[in-house]
Amino acid sequence: MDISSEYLAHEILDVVPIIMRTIRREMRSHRGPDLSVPQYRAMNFIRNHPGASLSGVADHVGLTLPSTSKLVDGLVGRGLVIRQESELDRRRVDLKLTQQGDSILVAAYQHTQACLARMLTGLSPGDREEVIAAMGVLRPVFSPVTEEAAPGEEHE
Amino acid sequence: MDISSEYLAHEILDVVPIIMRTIRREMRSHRGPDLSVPQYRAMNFIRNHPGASLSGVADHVGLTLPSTSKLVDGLVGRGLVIRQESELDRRRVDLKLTQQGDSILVAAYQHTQACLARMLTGLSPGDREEVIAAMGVLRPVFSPVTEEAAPGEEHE
DNA sequence: TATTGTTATACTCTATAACTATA
DNA sequence: TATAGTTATAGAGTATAACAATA
Repeated sequence: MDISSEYLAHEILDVVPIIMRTIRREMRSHRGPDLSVPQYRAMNFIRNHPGASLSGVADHVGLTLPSTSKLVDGLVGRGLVIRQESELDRRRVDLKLTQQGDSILVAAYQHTQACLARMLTGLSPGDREEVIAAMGVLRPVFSPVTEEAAPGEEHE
Repeated sequence: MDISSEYLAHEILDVVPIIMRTIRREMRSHRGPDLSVPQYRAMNFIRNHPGASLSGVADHVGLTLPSTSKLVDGLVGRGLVIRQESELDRRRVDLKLTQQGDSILVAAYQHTQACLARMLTGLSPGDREEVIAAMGVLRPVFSPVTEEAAPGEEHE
């Protein structure tokens, strides 16, 4: 009764997207209607990399520099991000979240966690241990080596 | 040593998006560069609901009817989808994948499954059982009641 | 000369409004 | 009159090209 890697992959491909759909829906419901997905992703990156450059954000969200510049314009205009000239290299801009920007991300995360927790209330102690164990097994398999995890990682 | 629902939710929120990032990246790499995300999602829906109406696709991908009409135009123009007038109600259009459209989705799925399987080769028999068990626990928790699962479900 | 970022312009995507055809 | 879908027009978002400022 060996379990093949192919069957494992099949099960993961079956279940993970289903879970992700709930995560996305709940994140989205608290993102506010006026915040696009790329803007939300940019804010998450800035949250995990305070003082990030515009190029860093552009790389992460996968947009060109001009597009990212305009995207950040919108976030600055709404008071969610601070853009200030770097001290060391005056070509660069340092990006940080405002407290309001941070609050939006934290609230979205907490809302989603609470929603998932409610859905999981029916699980037995044995089921819970199984899930925790599996997450512990899968985390190192899929963790990118270059990046640290953080509360506001990718959800879109 | 009870495991709280909140902690469970936290672990899932930590690991599932990390796995999803790999799934998305691999799916995308075989989607072909000329197929947008909404088009890809529309094709998956049509694959799982052969003969679907335009309205059904629009509901699923979350676009308006006019936008979906144009989106399907592109898929029909590239020979990936067949659009034909319904026999029963001549206002409706029945949508189906062409064999080529189907092949693209199948290839993307198989490529992704193979990639994940390679990443999972290092897991011990015990780890594998743990993961399979956890997927079995989580599937009914997050499965939508109205929809059946299928090979080409959501990946974007 | 190379790098960081912005401005100018064009194109794609999506939405709202108006319309056609069928029920 | 209501419903399924298309066509017309307008507004976001994104890309490429050209530019300004700094290293």
